[in-house]
Amino acid sequence: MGGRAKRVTLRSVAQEAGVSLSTASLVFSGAGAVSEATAARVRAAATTVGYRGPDPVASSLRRGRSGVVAVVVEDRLLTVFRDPYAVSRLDGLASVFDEIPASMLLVSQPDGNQGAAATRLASSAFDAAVFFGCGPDAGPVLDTLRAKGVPLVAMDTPVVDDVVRVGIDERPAAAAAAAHLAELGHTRIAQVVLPCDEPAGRVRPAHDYRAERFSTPRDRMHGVADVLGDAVPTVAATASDVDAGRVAGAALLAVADPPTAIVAQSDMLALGVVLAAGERGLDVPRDLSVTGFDGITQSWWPGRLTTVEQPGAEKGREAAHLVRALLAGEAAHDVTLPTRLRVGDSTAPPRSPAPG
Amino acid sequence: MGGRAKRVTLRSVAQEAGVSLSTASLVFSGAGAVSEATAARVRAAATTVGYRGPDPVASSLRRGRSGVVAVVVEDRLLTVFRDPYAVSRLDGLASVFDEIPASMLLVSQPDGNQGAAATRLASSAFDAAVFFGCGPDAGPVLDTLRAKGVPLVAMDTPVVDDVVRVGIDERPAAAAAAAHLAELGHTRIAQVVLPCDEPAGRVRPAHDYRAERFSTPRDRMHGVADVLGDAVPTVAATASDVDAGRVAGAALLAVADPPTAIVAQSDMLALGVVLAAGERGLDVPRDLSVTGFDGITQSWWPGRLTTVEQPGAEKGREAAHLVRALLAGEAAHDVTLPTRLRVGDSTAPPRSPAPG
DNA sequence: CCAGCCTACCGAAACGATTCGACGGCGGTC
DNA sequence: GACCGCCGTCGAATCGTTTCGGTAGGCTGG
Repeated sequence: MGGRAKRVTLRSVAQEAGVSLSTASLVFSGAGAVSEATAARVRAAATTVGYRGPDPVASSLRRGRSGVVAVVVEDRLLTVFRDPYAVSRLDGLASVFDEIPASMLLVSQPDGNQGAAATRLASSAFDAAVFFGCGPDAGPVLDTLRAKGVPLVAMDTPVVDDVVRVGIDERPAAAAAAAHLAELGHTRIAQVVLPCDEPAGRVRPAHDYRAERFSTPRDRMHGVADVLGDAVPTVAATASDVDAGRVAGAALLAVADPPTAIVAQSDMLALGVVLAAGERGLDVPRDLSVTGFDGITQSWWPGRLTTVEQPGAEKGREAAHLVRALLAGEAAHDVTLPTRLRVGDSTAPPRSPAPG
Repeated sequence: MGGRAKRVTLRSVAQEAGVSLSTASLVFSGAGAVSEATAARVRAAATTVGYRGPDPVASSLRRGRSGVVAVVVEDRLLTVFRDPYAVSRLDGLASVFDEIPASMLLVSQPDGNQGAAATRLASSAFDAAVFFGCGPDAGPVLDTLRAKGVPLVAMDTPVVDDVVRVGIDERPAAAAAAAHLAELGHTRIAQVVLPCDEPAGRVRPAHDYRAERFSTPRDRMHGVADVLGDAVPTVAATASDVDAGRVAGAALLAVADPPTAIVAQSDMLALGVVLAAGERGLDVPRDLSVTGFDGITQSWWPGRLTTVEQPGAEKGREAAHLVRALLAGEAAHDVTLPTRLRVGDSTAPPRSPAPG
């Protein structure tokens, strides 16, 4: 301890064991024929001289593979992982990485600081990258990843040329939620959309929203517009969490002629809307119907949210499978996963204006 | 595209620019005197030949640093990140890593499979490691990390020789929560403890619990015992989330002479207990007082939990500072952060047995 | 006008492993 | 008994960069 001892290298082991460097290497890498006797001698020598195993860096340099896959998320971890849906995608990824096997380099972009993330990516070693995100201005990061020349997999992002992508059909999925409300008889419907490059908190008609670089909120808005028209009162959230949903819901419910139903673009937002309703003394679903998106399981709201289920963990696993295929040099094609409207306890027909 | 082109190396750039390899390197690493004219020529040559920048692997090999810090969590990501407190610690880490600068290699241990995690760690390149966890059987992982010979920082783990640690004084912190309930006049108090190597779901007196390898639940139980004795009815949770808390709370409330107060070892568990109370028609805090631990902010329970606040993000930041110090070759010492009992709306004096 | 210094650049030696081709010895086959 | 092939081992080249020590040349100061 103390003085930084020179690293014990494979050469010392070979010397100690009285074999050549290459033979010693064979013992550790497992590739190649080595007699059991020699192997044992080498292993013994390794413990004698205190060898810590092949240096991963040197090994990577020679093999041309680092065994690392970069996973790039679009915000700071605190924000990203507040939504259990994001966590489930990550968990799905991780579960397949274990098999590949690959390690996960987690890169976040706090404050949308893509520059810093891009710099770190440029100087990190990895064999492939997965990037998440409903569509941030991924420019710098994407450029860096492209420059690396490694296989790329995108998840829930805008379509990008020559990047394999896993996602869902956002538009019809969102339309299904809107259609469900319309069928129940609702006519005054509003919506809460995921964070995008639109000012949050203000209620404006949907057609005022561009959300150019944010395909997920945009496509889902289009889905809603397909059913309900593009004048739906809409508010953008600041994050995909309960609190942001509550704020957005409060804004929507504070207008003169409040909606009888609200479409939220994530379950976390929807749950926030449910809270906002409660704060105004409204009961869900009696006074207000709410739909979510994602299909997370949560335990504190006594009911089950009516929501558009999408398989989060499976999305992660699919993305990881794409990574594996690309690393193996196989062709990989976009994957579109199915979604399903799950009707729960948060939607009902609107209350009749007058009884009788 | 298609055929795997040979990597463009710094040598080609140097050749193209008509300078030596070493000069070209100087241009990219920034260290050393290069005239602006030459530098420009080299950069131009780089774009001409399509150089993608210095290979991080080769660079790491030569420099002896990879710029990566491994972060080892004790379970699968889905489980770990369900508790916002864990996420805040990770976020704290990440925020300082950005400054170091370092990238984060996230290593999970699904199903407590330390073997797989250890293997992956052994073959991954990193300069230091941080490991979390209330005290899993970290044996294999810890051995691997030790064998690597890199600086280690532990967070909320049992004390380990020669590993720098950041944590809190668990025992008095837990005692404070128990004392608060005692002062309010509660006598029938039960507790929910974090997952450990004890069978979950069964109610037994605290002195039946050993939790040998899990220091956090153990130390907190001791803290409670310091105030209330060691016969407190206790149940272990299966995870630190709302659902596990609800199950545990239900078990504690189902006994013949149910408690009037419950100490939970995390806020997520406490919130689950609140739900369990609601399901039995009990009001918190009128019929049941509940204390948590951590001090997370959540928005769906209308009140504020009485809890022991501990600074999660700061813990992460402190750990990262230790990493930075160790990487710089400086000495680093254990850090113990302060905690504070925050009295909220989930505790009150017990209801008088008979009114009047 | 010369000694000496600083700047800009270069050559070569690492960093620590993997892997390809070659080589000697051994057993099996005709 | 000669030949063929295989198994175990070795030498040497290589992965792509950084960095140390040295050298040429221009500039300054005496």
